[in-house]
Amino acid sequence: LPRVSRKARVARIPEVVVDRLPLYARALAILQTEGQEVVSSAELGERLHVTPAQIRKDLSYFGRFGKQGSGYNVERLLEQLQLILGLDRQWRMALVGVGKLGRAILEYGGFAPRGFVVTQAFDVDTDMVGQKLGDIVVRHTNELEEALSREPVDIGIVAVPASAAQKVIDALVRCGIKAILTYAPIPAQAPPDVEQRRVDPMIQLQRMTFRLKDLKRPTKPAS
Amino acid sequence: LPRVSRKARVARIPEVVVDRLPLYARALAILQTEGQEVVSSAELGERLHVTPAQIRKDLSYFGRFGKQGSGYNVERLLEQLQLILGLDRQWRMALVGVGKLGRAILEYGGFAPRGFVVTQAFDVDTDMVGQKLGDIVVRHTNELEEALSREPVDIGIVAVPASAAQKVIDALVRCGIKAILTYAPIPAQAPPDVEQRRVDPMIQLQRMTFRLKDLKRPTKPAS
DNA sequence: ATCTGTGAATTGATTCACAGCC
DNA sequence: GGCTGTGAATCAATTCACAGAT
Repeated sequence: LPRVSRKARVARIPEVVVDRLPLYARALAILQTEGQEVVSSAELGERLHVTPAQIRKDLSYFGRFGKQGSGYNVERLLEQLQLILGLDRQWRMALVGVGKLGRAILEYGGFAPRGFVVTQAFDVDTDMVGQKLGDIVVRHTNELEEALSREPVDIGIVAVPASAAQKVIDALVRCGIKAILTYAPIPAQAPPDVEQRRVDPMIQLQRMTFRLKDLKRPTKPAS
Repeated sequence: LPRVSRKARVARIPEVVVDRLPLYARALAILQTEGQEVVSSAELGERLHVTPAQIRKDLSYFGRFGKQGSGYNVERLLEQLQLILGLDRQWRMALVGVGKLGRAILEYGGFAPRGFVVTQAFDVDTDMVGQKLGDIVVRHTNELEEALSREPVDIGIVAVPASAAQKVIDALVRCGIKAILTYAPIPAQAPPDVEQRRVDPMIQLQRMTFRLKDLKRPTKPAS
């Protein structure tokens, strides 16, 4: 008799599916604060602009969380997703680059309550090195490898100018970091087992103007 | 004889293709500053972690920009992509939410040199209203519709708390805005012709922990 | 009556592979 | 010899549609 999960075949899970899971988790968290106990794939989908079938299929890769006739228990599904995503523990992060952007990240209060804690910060600017931001002291970037071997982290955050990003990421890779959140405009070279995710509002803006340009041509009438 | 572009069939362009164009443009801009004049799809692809065939096919939706035997002229291809993406003009943006995040966006120097200019800013905090940030004066959010009808913008930036995002986006939609860059964790309800792009580092982090959790289990040995 | 879970069908995206050109 | 541009082939993702559960 089977001890393992119902899902005997450990189907390879498509990347796009994993991309959507955090979104589902967020929506469920919101529903929970609103006091809703049960949600159907149709309702969840409407909120997220995702088809109900998509949601059901996505979830089916991981188990059977719903109940026919009613839908999904919000609290239970949220718990399951958090488990699947590994959000049931703390993740330590090292921030490299404590310029305006880096400080905004440090001061942003949204990471810690969700289990993502910046435990170390680095910069090359000697004016910043030694300063205390929150409760961590900024160290020089060339101490990064030593510092991380002493006190390892799970994730690196790269908030340095584009020209410096590759070197920083090389150093993080040497420290064995496998996940990097980078604000650099271009992905750096890195081994395939190192996952880089970029945050880049400019790319999003440029993506939107592709459609806008046909939509609202007449800012200046053609000459 | 044809006056129109070589590409007679105006093939529908897949969304994923448009997603990649800004990335190509960025890489080309970098190559240009490095003084490189010609680039092959293979080299570009290596830098961006995209296959050469993919790049060639993506570009082929818009024209024939390369030269057999050598590759693409960096400057020319960059110009073409900027034209395709509508980056050959200025785009005006209204920022809603001038908290820590909003101010970081305003102070961020990266938008303006690329043709994206914040021309108006709004907040509900009466302490912020009236303050001058850079060269724009913060107005109260309930003046948004009047202000935007007087002085329209192309893009809205939403940097308000999640709970306020829907109302703000409703107002932007009423003003005829068709493109919204939002820092809210969940897409808001909006008509299908309004494009919302989200910037959300938390979602990226949660995406990465999905793989990390299997990779580096032993932070705490199991009890 | 309602809504899930899921194979099958469909639609969409990527890669192959090669003709054509430099 | 090297590299583009592109139909054809392959691979992947989404949607359909319905059996089965409550």
